[in-house]
Amino acid sequence: MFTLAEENYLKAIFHLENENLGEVSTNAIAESMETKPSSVTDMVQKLAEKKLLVYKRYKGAQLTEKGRKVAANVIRKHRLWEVFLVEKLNFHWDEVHEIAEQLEHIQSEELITRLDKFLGSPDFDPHGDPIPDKHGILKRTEKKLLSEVEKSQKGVCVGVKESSTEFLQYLDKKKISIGTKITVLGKEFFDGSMVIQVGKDQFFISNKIAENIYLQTI
Amino acid sequence: MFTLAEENYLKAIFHLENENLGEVSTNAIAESMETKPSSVTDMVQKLAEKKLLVYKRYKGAQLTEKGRKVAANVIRKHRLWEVFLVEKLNFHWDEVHEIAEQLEHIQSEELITRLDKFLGSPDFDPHGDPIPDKHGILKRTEKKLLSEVEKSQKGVCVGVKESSTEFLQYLDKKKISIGTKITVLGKEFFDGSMVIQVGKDQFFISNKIAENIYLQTI
DNA sequence: TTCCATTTTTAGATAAGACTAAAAATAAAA
DNA sequence: TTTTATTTTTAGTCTTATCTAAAAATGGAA
Repeated sequence: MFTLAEENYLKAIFHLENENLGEVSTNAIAESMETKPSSVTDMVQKLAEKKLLVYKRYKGAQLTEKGRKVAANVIRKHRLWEVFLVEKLNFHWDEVHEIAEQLEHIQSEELITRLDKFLGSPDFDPHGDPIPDKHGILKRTEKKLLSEVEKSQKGVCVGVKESSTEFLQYLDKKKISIGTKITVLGKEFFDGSMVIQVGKDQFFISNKIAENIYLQTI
Repeated sequence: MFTLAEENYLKAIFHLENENLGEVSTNAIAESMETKPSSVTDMVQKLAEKKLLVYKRYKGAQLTEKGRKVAANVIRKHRLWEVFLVEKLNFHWDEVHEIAEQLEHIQSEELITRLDKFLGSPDFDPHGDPIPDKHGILKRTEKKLLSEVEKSQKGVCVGVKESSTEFLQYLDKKKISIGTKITVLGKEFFDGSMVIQVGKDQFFISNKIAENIYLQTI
């Protein structure tokens, strides 16, 4: 249906649109794809002809409904394959991106339907990113700091604000990594400290810690 | 490492070499790949430069050790993915070829190592074809007619000689299809009739039946 | 052995997707 | 409002893998 290059462009534009909404500039696409702006212009014009995006000279590109759907489907495939690689083949979550980058282009609706079922229709990939459903709808769960999460809410760790060795080692010790499910059991109004649940462990964290962990609430 | 086109050529030449040994002609490659002889000449010259095969003008191509290894590895990946599709995703064995044709080009040694382990290091694909090992060595188990198999030997059904509806329906009724394991329990010298085991069932078949089933002995 | 049919190769073209270098449009600064 | 800097596009090349048409080599038949 679509070439590998087309799918990669649509995916990149999809991600850029979600970061800073509105039209996506030629340069931004080029940078994110590690390619030259002139190549982007060519491809964007081609995708515009195919009605996958709206393109205005010197103004940028914006995906159409059709384009968004194609992009979301590629992302769906990417993330489902990542789940497969981690859950079934025991890869570590930081080893799977490159392989999923290839697997996401395998063409077969039926394959993805069955893979999804085989994996138990997961909602998130091993990095905590949401998996679009088969209609290309991505549950837009807001990314929040753990410190902003209310008592008895839960979420998946999707990133960290600070990335010093000390902090990452602390997270390691507490078995928190990207994709880890965290539940807020209690929250102290006075200093913002909280008690959280990670796996079977429950423990206390300071507000300073909570301010450096991004959660995607479920 | 190698392009998709290169891998497909190597694979096709590998299969042709195994059918009728010796050099493989340009036309034969073109026919098996549904492409034009002139395209084959181009690619074969390119592969010869890369030392993947030996090519003599007007005489044909022959894989080098290196080329054979690459081809066998592509075939290994193809067949392992077929096992995955059938055993894990519950595809029927006749639905998986096209998808495996895509999956066989995914580049990652580690992925295949883990996939192989996940599947229990199978020796045969769902069609009964042997899976080359990680060194590219293909167990050359001779294809025989069931009628030539001796008592207490076993094999996997890899094809049929006759393909009339009646015969195929008979096989269906007896739960024999490509990939089915068959053990010869007894053999009558006088008329060549035998008693065989298929799954948990044991039954009698005439020599006429046995002469129309191909087995790959294990 | 010469001729003819078949096979194979060469030459030249095309399409996709990338690049470089130069031109054009837009945005920012004086 | 000019001028300058930045961004974007155009024009022209390159590579990979195809193709068609024509030329060359091979092998069998007369």
